[in-house]
Amino acid sequence: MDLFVSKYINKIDKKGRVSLPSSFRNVLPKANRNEIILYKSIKTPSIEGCGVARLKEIAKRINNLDFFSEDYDDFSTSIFSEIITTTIDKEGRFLIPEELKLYADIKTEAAFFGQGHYFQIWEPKKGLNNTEDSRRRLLKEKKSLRMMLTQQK
Amino acid sequence: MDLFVSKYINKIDKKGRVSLPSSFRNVLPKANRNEIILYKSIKTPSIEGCGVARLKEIAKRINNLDFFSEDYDDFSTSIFSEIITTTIDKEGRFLIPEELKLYADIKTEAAFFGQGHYFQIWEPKKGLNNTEDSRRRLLKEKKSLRMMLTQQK
DNA sequence: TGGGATTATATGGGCGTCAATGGGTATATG
DNA sequence: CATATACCCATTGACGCCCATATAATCCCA
Repeated sequence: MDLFVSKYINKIDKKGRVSLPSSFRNVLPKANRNEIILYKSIKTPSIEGCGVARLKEIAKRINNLDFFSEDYDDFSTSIFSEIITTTIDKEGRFLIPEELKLYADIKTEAAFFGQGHYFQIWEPKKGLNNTEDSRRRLLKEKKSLRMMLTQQK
Repeated sequence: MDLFVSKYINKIDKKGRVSLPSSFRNVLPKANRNEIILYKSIKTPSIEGCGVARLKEIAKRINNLDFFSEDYDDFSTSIFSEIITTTIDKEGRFLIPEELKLYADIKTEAAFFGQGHYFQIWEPKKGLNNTEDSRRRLLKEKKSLRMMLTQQK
């Protein structure tokens, strides 16, 4: 499977290391399986992460925004200047930069949420609450989650 | 037959393994016959499952949403982080994740219900009751529908 | 067509491997 | 030299892979 799916809660040890879930590691391209990209989520107090390839996709999407809009600057500043690359050790662990940990209020545990082509890292309780809220919003708006899941092409 | 049909009740062994019914296994594409995706049913206390091919469909559909919209985030959170992939061993068995077992109140036995393009996994008694209820609702509807159609003033 | 043989399915259990985690030590970098 | 981080090794528990058995289904041939 070449998508980030499911959720995992892993511990952060004394040295600040945390395991990237095995299934997430397998999504990373074999060439660059020892590094990931991290940045602050724009909309939520969480960290987003992905492999290098995803970065180009984001760049493209931002590029499609109106160049003179305020959004353009805001997005490109918020994203590109904040991106941090991190290396993954042989056991599959990495260090979450202090700044990002503060931003997401992460201390002793990190919750990893698959988001398809990328993933999010949350303080566990906040992450679970966020999932709840998302689902509630979708159901309330009667957006057809079911269709999304079961619809035939 | 490339549809999930009929119902089966299988045992969960000490290790938590349960056989995916043979006829269900045959519905899975030969390429990815060793893994399925599972997620909580939206409307019922049951688990829904299908092959991984569908997941890629979903990913594509979500990716077509406006990248910066709230829906994009809600869908990708509600779907990707809630989906669990699980591998099927050579004997055709798989593990039902603890969280899903709790959600569906499944302990020692799992009832599989074909639903066409996907299937449901129930705690046996609840599953059978659900079938009853469905049938009753359907008959009631039919009856009132017929009345409506044939009733003469 | 009957009966034995072969195959498939559901189920049980042993054991090696891997993932997550912990910690010691070398190395780097300011 | 002090702190941070990469590398190495160890531990534990979960899971995958393999082999075994029972029962059912199918087949095949006399």
